[in-house]
Amino acid sequence: MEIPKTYDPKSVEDKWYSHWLKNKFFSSQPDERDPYTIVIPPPNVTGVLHMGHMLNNTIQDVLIRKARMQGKNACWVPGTDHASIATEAKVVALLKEKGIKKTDLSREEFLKHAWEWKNKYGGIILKQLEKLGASCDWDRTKFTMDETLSQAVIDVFIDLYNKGQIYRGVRMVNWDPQGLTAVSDEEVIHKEVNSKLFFVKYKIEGTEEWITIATTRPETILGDTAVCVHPDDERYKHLKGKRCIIPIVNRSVPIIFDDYIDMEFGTGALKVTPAHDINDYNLGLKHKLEVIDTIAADGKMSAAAKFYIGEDRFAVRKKIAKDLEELGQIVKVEDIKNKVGYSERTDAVIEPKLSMQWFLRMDKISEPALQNVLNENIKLIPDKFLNTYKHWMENVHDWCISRQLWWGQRIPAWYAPNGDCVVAKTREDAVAAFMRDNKAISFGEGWERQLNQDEDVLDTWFSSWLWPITVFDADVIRTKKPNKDLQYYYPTNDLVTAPEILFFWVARMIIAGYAYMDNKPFTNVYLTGIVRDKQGRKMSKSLGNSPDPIDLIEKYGADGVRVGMLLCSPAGNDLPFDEAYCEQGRNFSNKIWNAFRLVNMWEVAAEKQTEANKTAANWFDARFNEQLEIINDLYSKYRISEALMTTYKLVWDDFCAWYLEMIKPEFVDGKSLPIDKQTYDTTIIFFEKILKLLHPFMPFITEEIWSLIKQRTEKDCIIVADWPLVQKTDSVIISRVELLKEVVANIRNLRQQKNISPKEKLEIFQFETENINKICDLDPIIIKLCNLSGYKYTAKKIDGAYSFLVKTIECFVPLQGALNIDDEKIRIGKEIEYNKGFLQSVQKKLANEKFVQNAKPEILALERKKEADAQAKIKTLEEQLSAL
RNA sequence: GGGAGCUUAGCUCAGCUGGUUUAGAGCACCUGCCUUACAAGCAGGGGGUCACAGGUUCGAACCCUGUAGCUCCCA
Repeated sequence: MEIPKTYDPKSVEDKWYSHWLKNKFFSSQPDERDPYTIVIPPPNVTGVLHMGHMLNNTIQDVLIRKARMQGKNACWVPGTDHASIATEAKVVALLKEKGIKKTDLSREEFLKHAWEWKNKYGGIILKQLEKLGASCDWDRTKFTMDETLSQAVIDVFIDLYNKGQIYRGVRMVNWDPQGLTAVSDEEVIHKEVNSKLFFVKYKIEGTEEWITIATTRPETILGDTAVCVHPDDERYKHLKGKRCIIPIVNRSVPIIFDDYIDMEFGTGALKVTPAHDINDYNLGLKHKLEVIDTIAADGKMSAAAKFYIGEDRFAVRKKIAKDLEELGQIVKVEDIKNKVGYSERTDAVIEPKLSMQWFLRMDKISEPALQNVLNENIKLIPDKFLNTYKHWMENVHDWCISRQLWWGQRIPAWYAPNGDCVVAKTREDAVAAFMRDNKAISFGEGWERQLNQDEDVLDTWFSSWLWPITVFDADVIRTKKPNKDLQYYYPTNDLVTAPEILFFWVARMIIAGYAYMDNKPFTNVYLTGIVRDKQGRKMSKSLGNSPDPIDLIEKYGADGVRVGMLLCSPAGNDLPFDEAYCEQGRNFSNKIWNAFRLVNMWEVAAEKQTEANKTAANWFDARFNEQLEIINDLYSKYRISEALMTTYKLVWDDFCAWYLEMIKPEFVDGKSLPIDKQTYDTTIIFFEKILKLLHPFMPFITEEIWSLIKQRTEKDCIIVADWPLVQKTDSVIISRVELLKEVVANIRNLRQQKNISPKEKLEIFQFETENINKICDLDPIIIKLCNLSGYKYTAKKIDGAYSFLVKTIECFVPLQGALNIDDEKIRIGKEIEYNKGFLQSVQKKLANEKFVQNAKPEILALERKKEADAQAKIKTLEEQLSAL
């Protein structure tokens, strides 16, 4: 069978993915083995795969595949979340294109459209994960709005309400005027922007005096109900008890005094708008100020503003500035930079707004979530995130959990005609609750039918915080009895996610875990970096700076892209993505492929194994085990990209460049000689072992070669093969081969320098000193790798030959043409210079009495050895120099 | 405004308890090779005042202080 010269991923990937599925290799059921569990951070149903998902899911797949090979019962649960705001916005936009307005639809009609949309497009992202090779247990796929999961969310709401941890109240919330909903503090992104600071003068009532305030938001002037200054501010002390006139609306408001004011900022006088600024709101509470809500839900001026009604807040900002200018009340305008909050989901400027919302008290419920991260029951990787986590948890605010949307779990609160409220799962339960409390007496005839359920839904994170629990058992909230799956898989092992959602999601899952399972939801949280473009910008659809991952897979193969992602992704560091990494991944695939082609074409003969091949095999065996131990250790520290690089070098350098070259049969008369069976069999075993180490990173190519390298049964697949165990080996061989490599490098270097063709045979002599340092069984390998006619030993130094030193080994290569004496003198001179410099630094240390007194004995011994070695080396080099 | 972190080769990063040659890797770069597995390759090579300034120490990329620049989090 002709095997193509370059590896072709396309012909391989789908074939093996379906083979794995068909053989149920991804599926997991509780059994007697140790579980190894990951729940996927559910991507948003509206999403298509982006580079962040690629990175995140590649890491999860690496971890799960390795655990599977290590004999764990590996279970990776996939699914999606319903993303209230994003999905609703998407559906609204889609309906708009069809000429349908959301406001013309009933809740039920709208939800029908939303579900249609979800059923049509919601699975795209999961299909894309298959292309990446993700070995999820697809039979367990969940959606946060699945009936059972939704029930659990409602159960949790009712439970927390009954425990007094959920309350309803009017608060200043972050209002998204585009999404038309409140969002939580965590969903507000503060960005620094260029703004104008307007200095506006207000007239002091009953005088000819003015007071000048500074504001970046003149449109809120219409809602001003006070002006505030610092009690110690000499400039304003005389204004105590005075009032001033708000321009345009001509309202008289008090001048109040509070040490909250920063005297340095602006004029030291602050306009107070309790309805539209959180700090002003608090001031308003303290000083019992009137609250005038001048901005409506859609960001336009409300009737209460009296002016500019129905016009957008930003248009009004310009307009009012102009009008104030005309009134002569603008003193000056300065450019400043300030921070403005934007909605995470819609990017609209957040409007602080007073509204009735549901909140979860966070103080008590979050305690175990802090403790168990601090005491490392749950580990954050890398641990630099601990500080941030701690800071957030110690300053946690109550969580606004209601959203003014339809897509999501509807809040199970019911209102009687008089506004009384009960929380209950169904209308019947609500009726019963009202009856029980004897509240219903005053309601009048037919009140049962007039009960209204709360119009709002719950924050999406209020459902995904239960994810590690409800994907296994959604009933446990109600039954309090974990089913078999939950008992077996919970707590899960690793969570792989982005630091951006450490608070949104990770912290809240931990809270829910302790609240409902009395146990952590996972043990390790691996926080990946953010994928950025070369200019350091976050990759995003709106910027259009993100490559389509599916195109990348087409171009470089899934294995190539996986390797590319991991090469540049140390934990917690952002990764400036560059396609060149994927290219490197693809090249690596090809390297492995060609190593296979080489081994595959060998003819095997029943002849005896040569000593050289035996030595080569011993060496690789030792080297493999040494590196395996390192790789295992790196995995245990979640240093995935380093584990990959170590594997990469083991395969490319040690296996391909050294081992295969050592044992490769020679070509004679245009034909490869056969290889002895012993060496061949050992090589196949080595190849299988390196394929195993590669499999978590490169599942497809390894499965393909695994199937080709040997006759296999249907179920004999690398995906379920055993991870190699570290074996004890003779490690002395490793350092001996390191010497060999240096000798080889010197000879190759000589060829390069002297322009000697690799085909021309050379002869090499090693100088025999009293403490002879023969390489002996390595000689034939050197002969082969360097195309020598012989590797001999000499008792006498050879004059006029090219010479080099490896540690204390001195070698001579007699050359046909005369050596260029001057060149050699320069070369050796440079080497002497370097070694003398080195010797000097060592001797400086040794001459220092304090060093000799204080340094540990082994370090002292080492320095002495360095000194002796360097002296010996210099001596040899000087002899060479004088011999020329 | 408060807090955390980062700064090592052109790029991305290692460098663990201060001592393992005068700081390493991968990629990129330069030179020579289409050598019967691989040009998506082989062989060789160049490249760093470890951000800066002080300090501690026999000894500092590593510990301390300060400065600058960058990033993130919180308000």
